[in-house]
Amino acid sequence: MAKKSRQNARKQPLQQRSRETVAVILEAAARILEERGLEGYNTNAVAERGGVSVGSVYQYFPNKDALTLALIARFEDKILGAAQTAIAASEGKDLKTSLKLLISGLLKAHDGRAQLNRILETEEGRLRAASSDPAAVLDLRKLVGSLLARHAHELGPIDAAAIDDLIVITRAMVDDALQKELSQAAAQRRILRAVEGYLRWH
Amino acid sequence: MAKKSRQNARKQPLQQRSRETVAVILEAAARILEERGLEGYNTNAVAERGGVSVGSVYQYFPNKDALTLALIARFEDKILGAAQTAIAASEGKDLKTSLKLLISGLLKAHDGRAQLNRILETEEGRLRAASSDPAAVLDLRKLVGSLLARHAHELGPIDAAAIDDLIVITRAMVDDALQKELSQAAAQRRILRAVEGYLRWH
Amino acid sequence: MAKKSRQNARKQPLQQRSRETVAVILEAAARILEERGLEGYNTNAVAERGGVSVGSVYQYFPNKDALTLALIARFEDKILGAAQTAIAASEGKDLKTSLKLLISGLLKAHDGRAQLNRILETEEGRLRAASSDPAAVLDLRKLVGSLLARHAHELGPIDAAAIDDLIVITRAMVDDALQKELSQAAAQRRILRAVEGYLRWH
Amino acid sequence: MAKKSRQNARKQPLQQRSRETVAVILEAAARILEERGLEGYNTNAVAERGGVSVGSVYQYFPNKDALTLALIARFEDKILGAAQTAIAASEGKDLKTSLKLLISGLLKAHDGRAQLNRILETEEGRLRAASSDPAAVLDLRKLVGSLLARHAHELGPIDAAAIDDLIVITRAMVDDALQKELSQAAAQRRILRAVEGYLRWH
DNA sequence: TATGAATGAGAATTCATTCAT
DNA sequence: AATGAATGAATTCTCATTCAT
Repeated sequence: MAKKSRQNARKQPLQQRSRETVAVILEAAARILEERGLEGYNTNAVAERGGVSVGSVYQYFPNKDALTLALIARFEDKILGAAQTAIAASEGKDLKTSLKLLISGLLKAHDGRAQLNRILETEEGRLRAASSDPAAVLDLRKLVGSLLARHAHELGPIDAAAIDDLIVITRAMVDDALQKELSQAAAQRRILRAVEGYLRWH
Repeated sequence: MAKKSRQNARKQPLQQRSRETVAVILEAAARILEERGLEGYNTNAVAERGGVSVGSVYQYFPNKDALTLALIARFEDKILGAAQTAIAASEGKDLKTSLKLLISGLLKAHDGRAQLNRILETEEGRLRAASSDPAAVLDLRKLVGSLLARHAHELGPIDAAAIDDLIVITRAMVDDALQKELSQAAAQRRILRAVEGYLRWH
Repeated sequence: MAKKSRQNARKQPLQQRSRETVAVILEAAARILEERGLEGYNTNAVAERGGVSVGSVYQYFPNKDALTLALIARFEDKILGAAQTAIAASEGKDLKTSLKLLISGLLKAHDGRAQLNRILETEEGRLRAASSDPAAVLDLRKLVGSLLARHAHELGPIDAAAIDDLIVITRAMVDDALQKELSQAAAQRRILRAVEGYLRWH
Repeated sequence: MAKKSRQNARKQPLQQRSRETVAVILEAAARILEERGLEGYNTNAVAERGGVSVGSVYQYFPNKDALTLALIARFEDKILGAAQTAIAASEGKDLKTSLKLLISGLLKAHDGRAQLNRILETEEGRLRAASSDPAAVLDLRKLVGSLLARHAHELGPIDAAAIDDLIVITRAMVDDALQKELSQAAAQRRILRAVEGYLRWH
């Protein structure tokens, strides 16, 4: 899974206890962000919610942004993992089936945390500017590329730009579907239509 | 710009001046948001940038959110206007041409303020929650619906959900294109492909 | 009096009220520093002591160091003023009398705020590093140089290094005298001995 | 100075290690203070720099001030040692030579740690207030007194106040010389002039 | 003894908003 | 209406110190 540069970690959690604390903090941060949005998201609230002291937050994250970045990394790992699993599972399947698997995997990976993920995507832009992290989009691109390559005979050549477009479209539609609380089935149908349409049209 | 005709000699100057102040404040807010992002966006900075006092900002906007909301409204008006113009101009044209006109209109309406629009779209979500404003998406839906209705014979029935999807897709791709600083032509081509694909694919 | 570069002032106090607030803040800062030393010196305490809000402190000083720097500037102006007065008054007097005047002027300028001045001198070192202010020592050097020049015939040539030494010696002895709460007379006698000794020895 | 004699064969190895740890901590504290000044000086940093845990620091020093005080004691011992050596070596020499020896000894004792010594002198004031330690100045006074007593015939009676003044002057000039990075020779010449001047002037 | 994770009071700073002028 | 000084709650972050292991 995407190795995240640890430039942002103040201290590697070496011991068992530390690792647990880090997990607790991350989960608390996620919940605060979900429940109160960006405005209600502050380190004191996170600490309190996690049942630890502010000091502990700063023991593992040099500042608030680093905490957010860690949340983003966790989220991206999850998305990437879902994509990877779906693509592995679609080995040998036809294009439509493969896309269905991928879309439903992504939907599930987002599910239950629609609000959170939206916020993280928003923050990503601002935070990537400062950090030098290459971003997980690169990996996602590669994964989608490899999936499509399997069907090159029926799709013709796929350029990098098209893959980017597909990612952008899917991301936006997944977010929208979750926000509108569409059923998995409905969401999948609509996203599939957009993706297939994009791919098969010319 | 246009000299306003002076009937109402008495009050006109005052109201005139008020309107100008509001415009100045809005533009200052827009610039601050563009240049410094959400974190650098605060009423004191807006006032200073606009060359007015904070007090004046609060004279016209009850609070910061109201100011942001006014900015959003201004932005939506612009988008809506562009859509309206494009749709009027595409009267009698074929579908592809009509879509091209619409897309290029939207791209132009966004251009030069990519960063700003991004932020406003993000803030919209948060602010709509509180406010009861029905949002301009409704109007955009209607406009797009009327455009597509003209081509119902070749497209078959278009449901509301599809229109929503098209709006979501276009919005996301326009933002992405501006962020990546794609040329108008390239952006248009890719968005058109997505939109036409969506519409024509079963 | 030494014009201080205003790079550090966040806002020029234009109105009467502002100027008063600035004065109040500076005096509060001075008192806190005197009473509680560097460790008890914090912006909240200063604000409270001055009967203003923390916000007001930051309205006029971009940060705590700037406040301290302003205090240092005020202190240096006082010292410089005392030196200037003493030197003007010693016009035409003999060397011993002139030195007495200068020393007693400096002692008086320090008096009542021994603790404060010591702290400010300490902080000066740290703060000068960051700021680019040329420091008032320069001016003090010039003043002392002009005093000594009047007596060049009996003293022989005075180099810049000697003036620096005299300043260092005097400063240290004044601080020491105040700390030990020596009488003005005793302090003056001892400092005079050191200064005259330095000057007349070889 | 005061070295506690410990014969207790049993515990020796342990005590040996303890003494080493204390030394390591003190040296780490010194380095932090030198490199980062008072603001960068904190127990966690000291522990890390010394390669021990914070817990260990608190094992040997009840609190931060005690650590600083130990550093001050170490510094004073060094100064006192240098003075002692110089005075012993000047046995039978003339006054000027004796003073030269003393001054150069003090300069050497300070050298390389100018910044550190400055800070320690500053902190001394604050910390003496709380602690009841009689301070090493007393010893220094005695040493200097014994040196001068040897030359009573040419100097006349020397009172305690004069000795204090000499110490104050020398201390200030040594600090200044190190800060300005004067050469040993230049520093010595200037300090000698001040000291001799003070002594020989009436 | 040693370790280092955890604590939390405390300090600096910001900024939406008010209100006397 | 406009001004801008003043407010102070809220937020980020630090660091001396403790204590379970």
